[in-house]
Amino acid sequence: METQLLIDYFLTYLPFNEEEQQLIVSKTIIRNIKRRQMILQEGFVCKHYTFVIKGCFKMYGIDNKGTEHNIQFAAENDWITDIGSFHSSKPSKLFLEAIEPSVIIQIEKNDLYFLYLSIPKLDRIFKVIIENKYVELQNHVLQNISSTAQERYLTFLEQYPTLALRLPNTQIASYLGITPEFLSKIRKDLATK
Amino acid sequence: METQLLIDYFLTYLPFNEEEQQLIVSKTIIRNIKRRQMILQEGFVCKHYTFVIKGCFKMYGIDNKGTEHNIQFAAENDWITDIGSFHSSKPSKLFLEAIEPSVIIQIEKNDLYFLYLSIPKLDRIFKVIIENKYVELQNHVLQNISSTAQERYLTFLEQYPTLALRLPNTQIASYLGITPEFLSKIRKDLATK
DNA sequence: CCCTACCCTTAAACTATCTTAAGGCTATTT
DNA sequence: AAATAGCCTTAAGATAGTTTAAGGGTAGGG
Repeated sequence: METQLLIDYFLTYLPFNEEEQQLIVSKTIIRNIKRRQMILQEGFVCKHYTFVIKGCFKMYGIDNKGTEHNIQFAAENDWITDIGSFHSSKPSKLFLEAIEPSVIIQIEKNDLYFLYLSIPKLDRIFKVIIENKYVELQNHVLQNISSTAQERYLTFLEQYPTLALRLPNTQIASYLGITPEFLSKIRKDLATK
Repeated sequence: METQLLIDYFLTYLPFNEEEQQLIVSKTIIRNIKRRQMILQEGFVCKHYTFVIKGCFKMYGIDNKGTEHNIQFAAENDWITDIGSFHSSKPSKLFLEAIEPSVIIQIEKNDLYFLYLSIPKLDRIFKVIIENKYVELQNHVLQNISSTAQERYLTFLEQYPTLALRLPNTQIASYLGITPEFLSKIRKDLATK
């Protein structure tokens, strides 16, 4: 059963007894998501923490010209959620959309809060998870303000090699903050070098 | 005593009894930091979580041309730490430097880990602190890839009005990912509009 | 299995931002 | 109080990245 994959994931952090595992499983929802299906849209409150079992998602915002800007991808064994909207219950400004047919496990806010109270070590695990995501994001910010588009692209390939193969270049360009046309030029320059 | 300010800060999240407060206080170090003094340099391991009581700090990286790039500021009641280096004990790629004469409270890694074990609700508090910082950083990333320099500057003024008054424009430019000369032009354009 | 929608590339003209250089102003340090 | 280092501005020339337009290739959904 897919839920076991989430338990296995938690077990890589800390041990959980049978009862605790049961409790976690009882609060999870498994969903199959089609390609291009959205699990969060701008203007709606983000109701779930989402764990990716299979497939791949993008998180993006849309600017006033209608252009999408990816700020995050999430594939197998990763979390994706608009944390701000989730905790504040305010409408999100972001979209969460499947890039591939996917399977996810979701936990609702009330259930997650209940789990935090029932199993305090989950506080610690999610603290560590978010610390790791924070470090990743901080590197991304530094890259964005200090490197050229070509350098950012090369770093992306190095840092997310499998993702780079799965994703269309348009999506990578959006993540790097450049146009697909310019990414195409960068790739040509790198190839002919 | 300055340490009380840290306790007060924790108390805004959750209650702590006398004994718990004593324990926290016993693990803190108070330091006075001069303007331009560094509390972390590239190549060194980040040994402390740092809480700002008074003053202001910048976190930055230096690129291969020798240019500084600010990725974060921290003023009163804010935390500043290279979380990645702190937890992994690997050398940092970042600098932490006082922009004003400052007073800080620091907690060493072993002491913080001890506090997490002794007072589990600290796990929860730091989870929330980092979630909030994560949201802030995520907005910053979205801004960086989707807005012009002028838009980013206006957003910065709106979002950090007091910081904007305290900081020299060179530091703001570095945070926005542009040159001071170009920020000067933006300010002129806005003024003559 | 075909059709449509998406994806990738190229290139030319345009725009945002950087670089360099120089002058004056302000605030710390000695 | 003088000296020095940092800060802010202006402007001209250079470069990185965008826009528009157009053609061909590929894949997934009906």
